[in-house]
Amino acid sequence: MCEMLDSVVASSILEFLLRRSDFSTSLTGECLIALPVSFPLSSRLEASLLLRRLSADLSRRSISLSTLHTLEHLYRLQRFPSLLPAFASVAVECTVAPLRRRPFFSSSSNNDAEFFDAVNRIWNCKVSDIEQSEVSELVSPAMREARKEMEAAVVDPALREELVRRETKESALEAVMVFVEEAGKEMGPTFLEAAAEAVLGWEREDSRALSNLDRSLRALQGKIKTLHSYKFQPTENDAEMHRAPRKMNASGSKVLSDQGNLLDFLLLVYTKMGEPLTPAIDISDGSNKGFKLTGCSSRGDHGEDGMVDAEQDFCIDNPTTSRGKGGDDKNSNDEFRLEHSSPLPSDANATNNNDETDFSKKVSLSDEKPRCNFSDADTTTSLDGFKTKKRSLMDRNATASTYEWDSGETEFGQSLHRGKEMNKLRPGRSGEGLFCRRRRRIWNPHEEMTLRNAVVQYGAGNWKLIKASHSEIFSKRTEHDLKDKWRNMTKF
DNA sequence: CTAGGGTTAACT
DNA sequence: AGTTAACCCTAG
Repeated sequence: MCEMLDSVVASSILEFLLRRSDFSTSLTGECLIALPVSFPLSSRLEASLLLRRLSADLSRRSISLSTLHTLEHLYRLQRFPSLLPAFASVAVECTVAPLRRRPFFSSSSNNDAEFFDAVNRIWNCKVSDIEQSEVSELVSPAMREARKEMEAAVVDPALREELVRRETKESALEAVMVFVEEAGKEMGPTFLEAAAEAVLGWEREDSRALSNLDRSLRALQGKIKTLHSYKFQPTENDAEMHRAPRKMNASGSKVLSDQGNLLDFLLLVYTKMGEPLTPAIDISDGSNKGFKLTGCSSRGDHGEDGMVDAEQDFCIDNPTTSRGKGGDDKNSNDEFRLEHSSPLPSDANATNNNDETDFSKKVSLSDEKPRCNFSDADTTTSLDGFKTKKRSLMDRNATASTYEWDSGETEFGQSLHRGKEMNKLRPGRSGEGLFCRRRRRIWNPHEEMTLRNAVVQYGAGNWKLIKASHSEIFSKRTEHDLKDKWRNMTKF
């Protein structure tokens, strides 16, 4: 009972977070992992996830096949009438986009080939599949019109030229934006908002009431970070650690239960609503609008596809580990504990350059072999002193890049290789430091999982974007590292 | 900025 | 000695 209630409460919170664009996507993703949401997700929560993904596409001004896919899944979950124009618009843009590309050494015939391929995949295969599925109405009259035009463009270069000039991307962005707004309305208020109105008589316009709710939720988000620290504590059993637990442990529950305001409020809601919600909330149709709350379960139906999709976005699958044993792994665990051991990690900028130093003070890394050729005492020697050592014939050439330093210990000297600018760009090196190879850091499961999800969300190749959108988690990784890691993860 | 090839260290 | 993950360099 209590567990079920936890799950319902967690779902309500998540739904609220997802529907509020002012809560960060990454943190909301963390919440999904940390909160005891039971799977399969409710269709409502799943729809909120997909809507959030569309919002992310909009904010990046990105229209891609993933957008189209998201729209289709959403429609399978809920028959939003306002989705149809967006679907058609996005399908057109996905088809026309290859024509606009002007790659370095690509002729227009390459673009044409990609266009033909897109027409085949989207308008031939995809649309046919949809027509034969239970969501055949997704192929609207507008879609049929567009299909004719796309097929005509395959044999008509002039029409292709015209399509390139048409602002299909703008239209698609606009259509998706309209849909996201409409969908928000069609889905009605989130459970928390509705419950607030119903139980406490809060008006949504009552800014004080809502800002209280906001404050509680923001505090909760902070606590969620702490929750993560509990979750990813290394355990004696390595396999145990790699299995991201879906249920929070006792400490986690305590953290949540400390969120008195919000949880008291939610409990009050559930206590008062042992039976279906009062008519003040439209609960008549749980699959579409409002909520159906019987007992403690507000879970609705779910589409299987959609669930898979939602998991891709905020995957909590078992992370695979590239290297599960040996000294390196221990090292990685220790580092991981550092990253999550402080109650509320400060922001990435504040911790980037110094936490490793702090770490070596706080946590004994006894089996970490020092790879720097100088002792600790050497690291405090003057520039001149350093240079003398560097020139030893026994030392390797600086350009061979064989020195590896623990960052934070190289506060001296100048780069013999590339200058400090380059080092500044590299996490885990000090800005003023000598050029040196960074200390080898084994990827921890959390990083791997984040990368996997980010690639699903943003696509492989958008390393800068991925790094930027998970700047805290990847604070010690360069875009390069992300690319290399992905290459390793996808080998064979 | 990214892809892809090269280098190095840490393993088996 | 061989293999591999992590790191580095550089062309486009």
